[in-house]
Amino acid sequence: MREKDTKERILDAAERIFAERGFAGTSLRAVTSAADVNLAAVHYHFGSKEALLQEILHRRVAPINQERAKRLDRIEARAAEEPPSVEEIVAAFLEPAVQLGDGPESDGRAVRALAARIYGEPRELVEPMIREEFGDLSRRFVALLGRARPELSRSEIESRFQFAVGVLIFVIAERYVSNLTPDSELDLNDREAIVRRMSAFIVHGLCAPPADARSRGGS
Amino acid sequence: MREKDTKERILDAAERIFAERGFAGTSLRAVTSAADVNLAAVHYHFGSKEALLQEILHRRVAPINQERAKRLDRIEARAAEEPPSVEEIVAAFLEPAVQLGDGPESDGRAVRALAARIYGEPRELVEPMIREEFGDLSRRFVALLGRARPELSRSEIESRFQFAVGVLIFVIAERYVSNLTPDSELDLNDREAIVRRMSAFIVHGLCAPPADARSRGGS
DNA sequence: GTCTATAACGGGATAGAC
DNA sequence: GTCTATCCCGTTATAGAC
Repeated sequence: MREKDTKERILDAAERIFAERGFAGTSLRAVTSAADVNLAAVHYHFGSKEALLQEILHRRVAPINQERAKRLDRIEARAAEEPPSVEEIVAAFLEPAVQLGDGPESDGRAVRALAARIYGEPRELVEPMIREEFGDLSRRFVALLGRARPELSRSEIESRFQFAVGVLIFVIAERYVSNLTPDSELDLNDREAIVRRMSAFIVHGLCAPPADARSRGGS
Repeated sequence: MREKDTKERILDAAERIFAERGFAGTSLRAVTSAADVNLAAVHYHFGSKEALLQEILHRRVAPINQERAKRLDRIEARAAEEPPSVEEIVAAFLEPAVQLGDGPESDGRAVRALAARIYGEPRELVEPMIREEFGDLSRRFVALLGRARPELSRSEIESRFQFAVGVLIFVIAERYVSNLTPDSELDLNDREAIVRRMSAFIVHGLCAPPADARSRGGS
């Protein structure tokens, strides 16, 4: 097995340590010593700590968002004729996401923890990255959900989509609150089960009758 | 208006800065200079940065958990006769939470951001705090939800409760993903609306039919 | 209880040799 | 592309005067 090059070793180590300790809690020195490279290498290859984070995020998120986009293409194509199904939209949102970090060369758990942890970092650091990575897709999801549930205002659709994001992030982060059952039978190892459970919850949440006093048309 | 004492000024300033920058991203110097106290004062009054965080969290979370406990008392008392209502349980969970940080002497937005941010901090830092603050209550919520929805396994009830926590945390954090509508009409200023929306979503999610192949009795 | 001063250490970034 | 060495600044924590 050929040895990985410096840049990749930095990415792998940084991904893991950022996931464990957060952005501010991670020192480049910890990264470079774990990656067994020189401190200066990270500045040579990435320019700054912040740019390193951005590249780590993009490397892992891009593939799953491509898969989401492919599924949305298909759903949108059919949406011209019949309203799309909420189940299918939710599946397009969840299923690629739980595969985040899969692959032989990747510590899936670290990748997922990092992706979720991002949402806890300071706004000015991550808002541009999140917008960059997820902005277009989010708009497409909301548009499709609006077609699937025309009785909901645009604003309420957006809220519910954000709730779904909250569910997914929380699950991905494996930040279960206070381990209720010590040997909780459900961790992310059983992907299918967790997706089934999330999907049931989210689909039914999205299909709830409007919570607002009727203000149709939304926006 | 009498001036606040040193300890309280530290708590207020630290709360705000922890909320903005996270634990590792906050320096005690930033705190003490914002609070206009001496650096050494924080060690005198709290002992360490970590103990300061714990005290900040407890100061704000304790009142809302007392309110939750009171509501659970009432629901549990009636649960001997008839199964409790999911709506009521969810209300007991959500309504006190969105009041987090209310009160004249408190920057509600900062308090809520901090409470949510906690979940992104390193495990070893916050897991004891979360367990301490929320462990007992979580078990009571799950037990009541299990009585309200006996067709669900214990494990599935726990998952769904965690999903509800995810929704709440995400809303409280005001970390909406990629501001879909720039002038999103819904921020936390309209508490009643946000609770109505969360409640509709969560109640319907909790009431979804079992996602697992029937494995009754759970646990 | 509050201050100054300092210990003891770690941070990101960069210049310049190789 | 990779290294060493260093700049320059910030970190928590504590000792000890007042």
